[in-house]
Amino acid sequence: MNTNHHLTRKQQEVLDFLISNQQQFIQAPTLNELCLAMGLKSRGSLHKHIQGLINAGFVEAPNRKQRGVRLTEKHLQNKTTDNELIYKAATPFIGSIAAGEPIEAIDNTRYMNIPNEIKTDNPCYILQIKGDSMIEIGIFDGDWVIIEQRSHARNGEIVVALIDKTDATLKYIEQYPHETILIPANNTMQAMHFQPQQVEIQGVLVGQMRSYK
Amino acid sequence: MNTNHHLTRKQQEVLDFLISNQQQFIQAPTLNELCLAMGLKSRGSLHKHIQGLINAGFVEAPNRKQRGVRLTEKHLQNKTTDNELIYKAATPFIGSIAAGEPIEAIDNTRYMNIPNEIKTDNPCYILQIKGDSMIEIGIFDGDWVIIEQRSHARNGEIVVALIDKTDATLKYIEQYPHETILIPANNTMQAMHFQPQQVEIQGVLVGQMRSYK
DNA sequence: AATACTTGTTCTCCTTTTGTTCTTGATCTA
DNA sequence: TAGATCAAGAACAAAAGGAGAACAAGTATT
Repeated sequence: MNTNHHLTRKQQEVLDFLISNQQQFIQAPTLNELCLAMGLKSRGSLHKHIQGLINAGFVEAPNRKQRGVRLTEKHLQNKTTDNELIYKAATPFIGSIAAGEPIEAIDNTRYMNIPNEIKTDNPCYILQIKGDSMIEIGIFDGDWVIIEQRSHARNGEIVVALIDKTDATLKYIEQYPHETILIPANNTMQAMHFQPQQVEIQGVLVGQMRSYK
Repeated sequence: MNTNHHLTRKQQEVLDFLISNQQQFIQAPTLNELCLAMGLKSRGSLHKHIQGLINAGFVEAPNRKQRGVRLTEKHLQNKTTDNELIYKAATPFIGSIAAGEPIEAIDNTRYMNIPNEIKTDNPCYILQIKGDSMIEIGIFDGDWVIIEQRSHARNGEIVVALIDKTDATLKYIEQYPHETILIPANNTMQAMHFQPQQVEIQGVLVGQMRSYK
């Protein structure tokens, strides 16, 4: 076991992912599960990186016996720098949402690793925004939003609302006994009024991301 | 390894850059990344300087492997910094930035795990925004921005600019032979004109995040 | 017990990235 | 002038990484 062995970038990334997500996995993840969570398509490719971590002593060698990728004690050394907990929870990227259209689900679900700062401890998912209906609060076309999965919300919260079981949209919500109002953050658009039973809450906005690449 | 080996001016400059910026590099930088961060265009040229540092014993010899430029322990002789070798797969959160104020460094650096979608493959760091100078492109007070570490930018890019070595700000940049203009995205604010040598580029905007918690 | 599926493992083929070397030309210096 | 330093870019071999096929041992299902 070469102590001066340096991990490649991908090996380091896999190791970090394992360390940060060990709480997420009830059992040690299989190669397939890891592929899915990390966005890889080939089990064989991932295996090469795991093999590198085994050689470096960070991962137990399964030897065809036990299933799943298990960290050894050594990974604690790797943690030298960050005494804080880095919880890199993989959050599913569901699809895109536009005013007046149902959520287009992404065919094969991807996962993103987002920081705790822009999510909650409850289950969250990610949508990509199409349209400008929330432009005044800084949510632009193409932005990603992080949604906490919930079926109820308080007045004034920003929610993903499913209207008549067909159209999904991101809006401010106001709920009264006899009507539910969905309010855009764009003064060129109108608030929409519905019967309470027409509107189903699918989650509440907790975070937002944008790429300038 | 010749200890009396004297470094050329450029070699010393590269070494200083590596030492003072090692915390910015999550993983040991490749030659290309170093070129980008230092404003060089030729990997081959940089390689010669790195070779000099390898001969002088300041940098590990990669020996054809692709493992990036790593400092040896010897560089500690060169400078006495409170050093801890920080290599981690997270993006450092440096501090906050406001129009007209220097970057307030966070005392104990935190790290965030951000998705690849809102960063680049080059070294990045995170700042928190104070103020409304970029409000029209959806960057609000309190938002986090992801900055790719670079010292050069193209006209029209959004950069972290250090003015007169004291004030840091996030603005559009326009560079001309005799002046550098920093332009806010807020029509209640004015563009600022400087001598080129007054303005030092510290990075380029590549991503943004916001919490609604 | 027989069958189908999963999982770790190995393999080949492919693309991109990276370290390295060389050549050319510019700039600075003794 | 000659020598050193440096930038830029072309070219190349090796490394890194990814996709997918194939296989054997283990597990699940019938």
